[in-house]
Amino acid sequence: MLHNRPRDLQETSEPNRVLQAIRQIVSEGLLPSDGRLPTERHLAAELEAGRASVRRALDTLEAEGLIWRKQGKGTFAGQPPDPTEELAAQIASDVDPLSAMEARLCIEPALADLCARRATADDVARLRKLAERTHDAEGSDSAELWDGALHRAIARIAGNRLMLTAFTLIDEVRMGDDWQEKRHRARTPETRAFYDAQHQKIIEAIDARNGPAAANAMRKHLETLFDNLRKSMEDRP
Amino acid sequence: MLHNRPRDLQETSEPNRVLQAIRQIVSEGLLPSDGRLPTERHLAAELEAGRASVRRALDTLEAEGLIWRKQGKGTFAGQPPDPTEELAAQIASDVDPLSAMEARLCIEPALADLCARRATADDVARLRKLAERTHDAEGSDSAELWDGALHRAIARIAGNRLMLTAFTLIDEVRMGDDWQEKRHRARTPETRAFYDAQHQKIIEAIDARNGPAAANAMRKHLETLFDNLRKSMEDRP
DNA sequence: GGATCAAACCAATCGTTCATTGGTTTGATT
DNA sequence: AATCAAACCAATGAACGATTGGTTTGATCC
Repeated sequence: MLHNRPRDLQETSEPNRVLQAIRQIVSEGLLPSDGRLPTERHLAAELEAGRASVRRALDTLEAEGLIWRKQGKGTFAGQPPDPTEELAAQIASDVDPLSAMEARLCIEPALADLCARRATADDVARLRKLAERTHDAEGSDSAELWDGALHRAIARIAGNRLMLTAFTLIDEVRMGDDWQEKRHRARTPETRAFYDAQHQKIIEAIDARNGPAAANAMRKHLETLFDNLRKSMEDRP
Repeated sequence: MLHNRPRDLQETSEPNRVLQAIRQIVSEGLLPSDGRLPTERHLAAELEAGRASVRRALDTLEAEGLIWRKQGKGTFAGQPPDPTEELAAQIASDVDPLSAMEARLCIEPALADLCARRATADDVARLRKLAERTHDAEGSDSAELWDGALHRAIARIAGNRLMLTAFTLIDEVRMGDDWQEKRHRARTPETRAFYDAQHQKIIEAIDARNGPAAANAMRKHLETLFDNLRKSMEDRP
């Protein structure tokens, strides 16, 4: 119990002690993959504090934007999920890979165009870093993730909320279903080198603030992806 | 049972008899407020037919777009609901008219392209009718509505669920906010004649199955809208 | 008196279970 | 060949209980 603890350990107030403890849990990577924190009751028992104290500490962390809470669900690290994801999950079931690719082919060149017109020097530097990570990635899985991050960054830099939502929609559908494995097969060492070169061209066009060129480079890149996906589906449908 | 029915009442085949009966149920207002039809098993018993016959009739009605079905849920009159509206309402607040217009300029030409590649003769006929209605509309309000219907029809004919969702998102945002009045001002008798001519060009390109031309015509049309909107905002911001 | 805690209750959510419903196959009947 | 009846599959929804954050109350300890 708190009251039995020696005086010299009680310099800092009770809420601060709990707050720092939880802050440490959040900042360190001690959480499950979904970012879920222990329940308030569990934290209280663990930290030998009352639930009210734990809640006050969580209030602070929530105000700082480090966690978010939802009644009946739990407490999670990071920011609350975007409502776009729910919509994506709902329509993901009746969208096939080819039509998702078709939609990308419509939207992403336009995003690259906008991106070229609005990117700052910092933005371009960030894109270069992401392309580098995609290039250096060890496994095919890892390359896939960095590639996704690159495309997402371009969409974000484009700076149009509606277009970003549309992109997120497609991206969520693309990530969360059963044809991951097909794309996986479509990514061989040769294609990866090809993709890297195409990424370079896209970023160069963006760096030159040449919107149409960026759109074209993106379109070619996606067409390559499209072709490879189709081939791998024909091989083993 | 069917087999006990007198010969002279059996002129029409069994599936047609069931189809007409169900069609009547749907077209009359005999359904609950949610548009739910009786279950297939119930209909089969009611119409003294087998479930397979009922299903064939429902297949026809579904192909005609009069009903939609969902496994585990039921059969309903009309078109399947679109969950996009909620998301649109959520993000509508932080989207300004110009960026919505920008998003249209990215997406709708692509939709026109797809539409040109997939439209049937019936589709084109429907588009012509809508353009005519837009032309003949009396008030500026009415013209606005028919114009929206035309653009929506093109998006639907394009036949890509994700792109349709993206379009619906923009459309909902466009409809449901405070700058309706600005667009209203931007629609004068002169501009209306201009818009009609542009609609014609779009539909002609679609009818000729010329995707790029349709995309171009749509892009020009939207740029005109864009310019007029900008002007009317400069006049009275 | 202020701070803390324990307990109890409310409300939202999730997992489970079970009935319902469309989707599909099979074999019998006419 | 067409139709039907039956059985099964898969997805959905309603109902229930357990869990979790949100809130209140009264006791306890400085």
